[in-house]
Amino acid sequence: MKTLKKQLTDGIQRALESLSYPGKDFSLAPPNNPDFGNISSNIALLLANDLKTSPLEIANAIANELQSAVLDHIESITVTPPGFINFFIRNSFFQSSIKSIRKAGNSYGRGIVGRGKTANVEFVSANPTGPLTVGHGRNAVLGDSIANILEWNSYEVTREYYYNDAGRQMHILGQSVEARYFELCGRKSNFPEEGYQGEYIREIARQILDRRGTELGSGSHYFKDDAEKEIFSEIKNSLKRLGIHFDHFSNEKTFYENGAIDQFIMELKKKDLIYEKDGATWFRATALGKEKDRVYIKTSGEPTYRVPDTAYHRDKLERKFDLIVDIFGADHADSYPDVLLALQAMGLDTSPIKVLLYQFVTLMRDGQKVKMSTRKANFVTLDELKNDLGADVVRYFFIMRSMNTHLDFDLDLAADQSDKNPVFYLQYAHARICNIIKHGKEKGIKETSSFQDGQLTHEDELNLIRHMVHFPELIETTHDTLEPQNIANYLQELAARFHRFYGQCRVITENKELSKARLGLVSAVKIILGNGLSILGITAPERM
RNA sequence: GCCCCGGUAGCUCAGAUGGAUAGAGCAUCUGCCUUCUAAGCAGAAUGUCACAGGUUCGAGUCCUGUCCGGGGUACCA
Repeated sequence: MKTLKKQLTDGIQRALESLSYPGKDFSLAPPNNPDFGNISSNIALLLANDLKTSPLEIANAIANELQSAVLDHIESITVTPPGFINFFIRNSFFQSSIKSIRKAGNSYGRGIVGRGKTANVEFVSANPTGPLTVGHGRNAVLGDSIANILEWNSYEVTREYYYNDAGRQMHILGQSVEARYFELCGRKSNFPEEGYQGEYIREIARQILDRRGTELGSGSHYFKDDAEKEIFSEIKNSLKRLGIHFDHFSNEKTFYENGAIDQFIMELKKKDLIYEKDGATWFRATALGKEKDRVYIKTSGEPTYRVPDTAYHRDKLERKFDLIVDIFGADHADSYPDVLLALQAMGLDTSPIKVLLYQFVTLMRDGQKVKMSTRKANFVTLDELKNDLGADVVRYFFIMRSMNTHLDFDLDLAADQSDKNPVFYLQYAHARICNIIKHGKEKGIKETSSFQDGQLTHEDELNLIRHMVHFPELIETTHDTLEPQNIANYLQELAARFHRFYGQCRVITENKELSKARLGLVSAVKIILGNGLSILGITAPERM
């Protein structure tokens, strides 16, 4: 399809030249209405103004030029008001694509824009203060799918998790565990005002008690360190259950220890972008066009999160990735620009960094919004969600809609309606195909690469193929948008066309040749479904 | 006040770079399983695409303003 489009683009450009029309950036897209062919172009409409001629006239002139050119796979060219040029593609083009899809197999659709390039996708990045919640789930699934999309475009991808292990949150975590430990020991305890109240804190304290006895003193580093270790290992398990793994972990402590933070603050100081006021250290963002200066080091002596984050992003830039993707919740919307600003002030090129913000997930339970807070232990964990709904459903729910919109996750509904979940619609198509292939085998009709693709002439067959051939372009566009729901939408449409075909056309029949051709067709659909689902991280079952 | 995201069918949401009659699922109604999986298919019904201007041959899509909802605007991350 891509080469065909390229051919048409070139053809139109040549026509423009020979007619001495000016060049224009025109579109070449499939129209909704089949009466307008398989691809149509708006070129004439775009030229009308410049040429002061009616678009229909221009369209006819271009179409005339094209008629005399040699264009492969084009059956006919028409012009329709207000001035579209429509191309009708021969069935043979679509029919023959089946064999190329089958030949490419599980690499059908792979793009090459990222060939030889590296990408870093940072996601989840939850601090190890408690179990992952639903909000982290959206982040995790988005990030993993986006990493997959980049891999499908030939990038070498590093999946990275960054966490703060030196800040206030971790300090409070340690204090919370300590208090619970003292309680268990029957010693006097003092639970911090903003401590983490979850039951998991008690369990960690109990483990520490078992492992290290009752004699730990106040302020022992074990409270924080053991808790961090334990919680982190739980986080990794939760992610694993959703099929998510990481290649690299970074933490803020590193940047304190290796001097990176002192280093960059020094650099900014030299540029007069750091100053002291009210006992705090400030970043002079206003000098760089921002509205407010930002605190870098609090009066307490602790740096704000911006500081290690900036060092961390500098580190990522210095690792020379061609593309750096950050997946952040909407609450970061106001903070990452400061990080970028500081990096630019240091003379770094931040253009490889692409920040993706997703809106919050609102959980609905019993028709009520569930307010969540890790600290108050009032949350639904990702594990609970996964256990109730299964990994496939959880993943699909998080990517089926745009990250720009709030996600209302109705827990009761999701559980009740799990039969009717759209993810099953896709998986069912895949399972159906597997069953057809199996059935064919039993009837002695094997799936083979030699079949007469010209047998595939039914309207529902062609309609299915017409959608199939767009898959490679989809992978490419999704590389630009980085919106996994584009893939989910595409697959829904593919499954719909398959199910319709299934209702209209019987695959295994007495007609051997037709059966073989249709087996070829459905196996190609299976390939695309499988490839698409794997990008979304969802299984493609053989049976349901 | 300022910044970000959203406002599309009764509900939840899709609408690839502006394109030719605005889509799906759920919910409602009508058909279809002695035939490869009915977790499916076919059909019916449902809309001032928040509102008002503007740009354009053409706007759900781009620009401006207004209204509504969510989030941010910390010496919390």
